[in-house]
Amino acid sequence: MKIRGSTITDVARKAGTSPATVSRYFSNPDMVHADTGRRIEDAATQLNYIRNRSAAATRGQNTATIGMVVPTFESSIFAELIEHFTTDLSALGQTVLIATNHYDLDREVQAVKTFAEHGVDGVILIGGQHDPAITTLLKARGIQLLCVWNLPQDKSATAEIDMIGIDNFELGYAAANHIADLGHREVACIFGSLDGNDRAEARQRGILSALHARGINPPANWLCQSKYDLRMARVIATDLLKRDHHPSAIICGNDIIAFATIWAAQQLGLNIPQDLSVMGIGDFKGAADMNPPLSTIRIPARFIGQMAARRIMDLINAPDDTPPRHLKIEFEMKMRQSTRALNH
Amino acid sequence: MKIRGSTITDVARKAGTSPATVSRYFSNPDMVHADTGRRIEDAATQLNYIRNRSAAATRGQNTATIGMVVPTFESSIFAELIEHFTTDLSALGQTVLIATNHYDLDREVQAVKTFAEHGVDGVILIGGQHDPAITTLLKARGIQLLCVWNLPQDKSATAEIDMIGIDNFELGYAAANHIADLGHREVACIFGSLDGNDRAEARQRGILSALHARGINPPANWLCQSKYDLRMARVIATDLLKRDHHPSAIICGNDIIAFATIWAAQQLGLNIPQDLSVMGIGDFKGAADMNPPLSTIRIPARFIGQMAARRIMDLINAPDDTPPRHLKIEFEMKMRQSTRALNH
DNA sequence: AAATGCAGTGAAAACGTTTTCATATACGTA
DNA sequence: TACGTATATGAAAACGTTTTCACTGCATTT
Repeated sequence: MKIRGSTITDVARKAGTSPATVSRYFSNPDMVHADTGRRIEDAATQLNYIRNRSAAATRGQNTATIGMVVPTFESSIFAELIEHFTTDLSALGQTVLIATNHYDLDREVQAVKTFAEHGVDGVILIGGQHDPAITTLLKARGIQLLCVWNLPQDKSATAEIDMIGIDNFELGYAAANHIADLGHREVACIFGSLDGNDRAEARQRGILSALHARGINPPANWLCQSKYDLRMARVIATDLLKRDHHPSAIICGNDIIAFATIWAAQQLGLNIPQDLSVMGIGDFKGAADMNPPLSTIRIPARFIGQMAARRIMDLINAPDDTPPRHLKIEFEMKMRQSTRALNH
Repeated sequence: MKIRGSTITDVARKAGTSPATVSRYFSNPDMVHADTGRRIEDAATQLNYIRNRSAAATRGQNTATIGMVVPTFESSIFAELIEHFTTDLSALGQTVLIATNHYDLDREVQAVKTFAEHGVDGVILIGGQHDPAITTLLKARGIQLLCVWNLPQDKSATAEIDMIGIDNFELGYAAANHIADLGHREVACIFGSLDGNDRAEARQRGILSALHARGINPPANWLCQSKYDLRMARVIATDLLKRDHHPSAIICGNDIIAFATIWAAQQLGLNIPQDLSVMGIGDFKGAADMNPPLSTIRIPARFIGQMAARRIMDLINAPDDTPPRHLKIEFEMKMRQSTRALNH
């Protein structure tokens, strides 16, 4: 059974002031005289006063809460993002409501609805692909929306939505370009799975686009698709490498797949990078400590998380007519030892 | 600027009933006549009514929110736990407020305070080591507390706190026992770091206790300590294995360390498990897909998360005099290919 | 036939804040 | 001296619910 503690009125009485002033002190300390503030502070600590944010929300505008829905916690991809986003927001006195949707757009709608019931000031979603019901709902309530992680291919469709993220097409393009630069012509790809997220598709297009631009046209059976799963990727890579003629380089849709590919290759007695170059995308935790260290492209998840925390607060405090912004985050090539120039 | 939508009163008017009945319908549908319920439902959808949980909380008892503070998102250890805990709670209509404390007990206090301001019905913490201010605060407010992941060594100190978790001493004991059972006598250990968490210490005691019981007494320089970090563990393992005489088995405080140890060994040209048995603890994601698959002990994080979701709801709904319970979760030996019997 | 119990409902108070409006005081300026 | 202005504060209304209490019919029991 919940117990109600002392209220703002109790504090006011003890401090010899009015509830209004106490309220002002806690929401905006500069509005009250320093002496009064001190008295209030004393009274509050003596009474073990705890602010009642629910009550505040009934009358006031803000709840100091932000809702975030992520596809999953179980992949290291989003962990860094979540970590820094929540940490930075906590430091600003905000509280994060969180939900997982397992890449299911309907569950995302449900989560956002619940957030709305709790009166969140803002909502953070991953990626650009969402049920339109979400934007409708949030707009109707004046709740700020920020989509992070990647920018959409079709800018116009999301022109109304504030976004922070990387361009997956460019990411894929850069990865393939690097491999081509090293002189590889016999290139295979293992792409990430496309279901439920708009991210892998653009990456795949980027890779193929760069290869074609360099005149590299892998046979169809060198273009593989793998679910986002270590074991599956390993099977696919093994299968690919066991054929009588194997590529000199493999471009992987993400680091997990690259990881699996390297293991598969090593299992088959191949040396990386002497016998095979392997390129990842993402620079997930541990990529630098692999054997050999993975050549990949860093998605600055930490930076994105921090920028997202700052941006959502700006949106909440900004006037309503602030135009939506698409902030492109630059990636960084991390060329380590899993790729090397082809010696002719 | 937030926009206030239609209220319970609007819905009541449209449905031709009173606000009280609408309130009842949403919080406990069985209390209103089916016909009335239908009219309310219709009115609500027509008006795009969204419940105002803040307002509900001012008068009502529950907020349908649970606060959770985790040490970090960035390690795969807690990810599975968080994933299933939040998923299950969402399914029950609860919302999870989340915070990271980075293994810092003071930040944990701060997070719990904020949760209290938001009127959470329950709080979930990881481990048994917490600032007493937390229990004081929560008890004073009648907010339920549940600690998950591991059970404390000193049961009496936490007898008042509801807990769900594994016994780390037993975990360590079982790991070491397995190695001894395989006939290994030359055993080294790489323990996890102890700072900020009570979990690694018990595990270490368990390992040593089992070894001694089997008459195995490793030299002091075979008992290493590693921070929870892939790179660091790898350096330590390499150092250990480079000496002129190396152990036939290494017991690692967790799977990450085991992972690093295997890599270090392979780098040095050792075959696992022919030249060296490596034992992990945890069964983190990917342990089964390693090369070779890791022998370890599974901590059923998913199960713990699910049990935690169920238990915290029970605590919230239970009468106040419900005695605290310590629920021990059993672990599971996962003997794979990184260990093998010593051939004499 | 009277008494009892129960399901369903409404009126109104209560919850603990924020915010608006008004007021008092202090201070500089004409 | 009179006036305007800024600062600090209080009184009271407002926020959108839940909950208590009372009441009505109707079915069941005595």
